[in-house]
Amino acid sequence: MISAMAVMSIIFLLIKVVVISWLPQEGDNGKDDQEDQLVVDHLAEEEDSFLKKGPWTAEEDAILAAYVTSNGVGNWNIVRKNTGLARCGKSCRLRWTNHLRPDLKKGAFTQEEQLKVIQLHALMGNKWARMAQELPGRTDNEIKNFWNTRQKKRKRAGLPLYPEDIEVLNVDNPQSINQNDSTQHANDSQPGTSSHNVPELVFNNYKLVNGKHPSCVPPISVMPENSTFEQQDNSDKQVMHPPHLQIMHRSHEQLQDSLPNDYNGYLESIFCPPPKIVEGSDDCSMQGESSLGNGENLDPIMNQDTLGDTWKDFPSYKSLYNKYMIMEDISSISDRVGRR
DNA sequence: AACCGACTCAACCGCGGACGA
DNA sequence: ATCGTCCGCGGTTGAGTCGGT
Repeated sequence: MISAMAVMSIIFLLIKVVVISWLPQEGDNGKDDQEDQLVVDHLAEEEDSFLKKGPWTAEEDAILAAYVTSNGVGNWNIVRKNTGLARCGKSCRLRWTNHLRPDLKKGAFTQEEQLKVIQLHALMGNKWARMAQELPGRTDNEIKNFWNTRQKKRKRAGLPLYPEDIEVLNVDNPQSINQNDSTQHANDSQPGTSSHNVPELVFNNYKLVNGKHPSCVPPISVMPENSTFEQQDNSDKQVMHPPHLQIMHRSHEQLQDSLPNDYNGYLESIFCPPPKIVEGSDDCSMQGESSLGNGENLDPIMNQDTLGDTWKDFPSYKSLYNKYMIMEDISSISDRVGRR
């Protein structure tokens, strides 16, 4: 296979040399510029037809990987010339970045990754390459495929693209995010500025616990009247706390600067979400993790939707939970994006 | 077993931005 | 300022696979 390709390369080069030598030299008044251009175009076509398309073979992979490993990335057209690969530079770059890079993760997206993609899409729209920067080991292509598949599924199921109440995220444009049509994204109209339109709140203390599903949301009873969550139906404010309410005390010194004073109240206590909570436990993170499984390949939104009866007596908690789980991670992401 | 539709994923294509001549 | 080249991005396509009938 390799030798065949090498032979083809040599044949092509010979043809090229012959044709170039046939080209009129400077000062040759026998041919005009138009004819010259036709020959050049013909050469380009010849070259294109010589280039291989379609799936990469293991041999091609080996050649490309060896070359990039020793010479580094970049100059993809040079790669083709130096290796004899019958692939255009673009194809080489794509193959390397999407499949041969040593730092690539393989396999299905984890639950955390899926959640992150959803959050990032809510934040920045179809900016797959930017999203890939936030998901180490994942390529823009993978993320794009994941999202398109998810979008199709949810459309068919009649579900919104984003979790309910996600519009709270976009303070400047609160009604624009949760569209079923992904092309109508909140931030698509203002590319480049999207990352700065997300909430200013920074919930650094409430990042995913051990990279797992966020497990805590503030109890309504301590929600400040004028908080972001004020959009809640007022009737919800009188609901009873779930029996598994957990009171936890956490250091929130880092939050003091980024939150309004009236948030201090609810920062004092947070509780774990309803699903499968072991009553009396004081380890919130373990509960969140156990309730959703570890490493299960589930759509986090579908999964939440199917938590079912555990939420039914506490609708406002579910709503808050959805808001909170989106907010806490996006805030950290937007923080980083904003610094770029 | 055969067929068919849904799904996944790798790869291609076209476009636009960056950059140097 | 213009042009050509290279590179990266996002959209799209098509082959292969899977699951249901």
